[in-house]
Amino acid sequence: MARPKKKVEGERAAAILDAADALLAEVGYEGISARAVAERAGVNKALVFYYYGSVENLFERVLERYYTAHGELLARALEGFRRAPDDVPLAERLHGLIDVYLDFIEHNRLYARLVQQQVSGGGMHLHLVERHLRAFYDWTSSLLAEMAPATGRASARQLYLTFSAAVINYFTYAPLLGDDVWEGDALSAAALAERRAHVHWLVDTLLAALAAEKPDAR
Amino acid sequence: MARPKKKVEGERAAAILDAADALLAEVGYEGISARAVAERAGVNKALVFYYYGSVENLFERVLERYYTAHGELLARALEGFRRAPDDVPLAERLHGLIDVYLDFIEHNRLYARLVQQQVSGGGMHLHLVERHLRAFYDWTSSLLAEMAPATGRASARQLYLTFSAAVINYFTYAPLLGDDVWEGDALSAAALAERRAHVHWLVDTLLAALAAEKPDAR
DNA sequence: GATCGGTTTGACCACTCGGTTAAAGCCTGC
DNA sequence: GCAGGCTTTAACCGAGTGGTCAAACCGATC
Repeated sequence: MARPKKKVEGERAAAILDAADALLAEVGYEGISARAVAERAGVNKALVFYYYGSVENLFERVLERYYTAHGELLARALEGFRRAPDDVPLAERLHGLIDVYLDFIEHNRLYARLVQQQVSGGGMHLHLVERHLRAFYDWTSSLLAEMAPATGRASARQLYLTFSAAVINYFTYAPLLGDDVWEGDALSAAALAERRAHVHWLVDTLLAALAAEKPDAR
Repeated sequence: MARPKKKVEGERAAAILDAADALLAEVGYEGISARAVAERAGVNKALVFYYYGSVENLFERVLERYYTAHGELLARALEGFRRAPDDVPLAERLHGLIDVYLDFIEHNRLYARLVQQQVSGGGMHLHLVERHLRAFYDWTSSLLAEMAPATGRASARQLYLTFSAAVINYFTYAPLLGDDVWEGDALSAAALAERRAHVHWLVDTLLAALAAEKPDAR
């Protein structure tokens, strides 16, 4: 159990992971070559393969780090509801989940691009994406199922897609509309606050509509 | 003006463009190499450069073909409203635009992936994407401006993003949720019909909410 | 001091990439 | 037939890729 074996355990490995993350953010999926990552991390190229086996695997580790972080935040939020005095209303729970989602993306700006890239790029790491997307879906739709039917125009599955699209698509599309549309940066604090308010308004409006048409159930 | 110069004018050029399109659909942006395109088109690799100058330019032509097709459909729809008896209600016009959008994506399944790829991939053709996205935004938001304020939680710009996200994101995310969620393929006729109904319901619901809170304007 | 195992290194490999080029093919007008 | 101009071809290029490997390094144990 010799702990202070060398410098710090896995220092180089972590540097490589961080370099890959940073490069991904700057140059995108294309620009993440073993050489570029190694140079960025100040490390020999062979170390990338020594620690991660392949560039693909390295990339997958970066992805997974984001996914597990996101998943843990959501799980913690759900756990909070469960421990609460047992009657947190559905709307409040949904708002909570959405705030967690928005907070996470705002603090990890790369995340939205990374996920969208994988989903739309026909990337080879789709199994990872599928697994996490499915988990998020299960959590959210189990909430929505309390009010929404399983199928039809206002079903839980449709609502889930619309809500998550409303959150994540903003970060990839809004910046492209141009600064004049947002009177400045689409990712400025003011613009982000407006989007957050919009999504919450969206949830409230749709839930109200659901409640109104619930009696006739369709 | 010698027309029947050789076989068919631009036959090879068209074959290359189509091959690039097909490869893009199957393998994604990564898999579109000059060699692969040429082989797919049954053509010498040098011809790719003879006709298109560079692989980048070839890719841009594919993108542009989709964008102009989409743009023309939208423009035609808008033109139709303008010629109509002068009082097509806003909701109906919005539903019309959305149907055009959905029809186009359903008949050009690659389109959604292609656009999302460019937007999120930090691709080098962002200027193309920006130009068209901006045009679509201007058209849609000019309609929405009749009912929605320019800023705030229910502003035209926010609604535009939410509507377009609801349309386009379905095609990239829904298939990942798994066949059991959709009782079959998420892109089957039945599933697509449910999504279409959902989006129209979404529009109606939000417009109704807008109308209800219009008096106090915020 | 010798040894041993995990770590680090630079040199090297086969391969693919986008792109070029000079020559050949081929069709048309004379 | 021949001249001239698009079109098509095979061969080639330099650069960059992911990945390997044997040797060197280096800290800990005996």
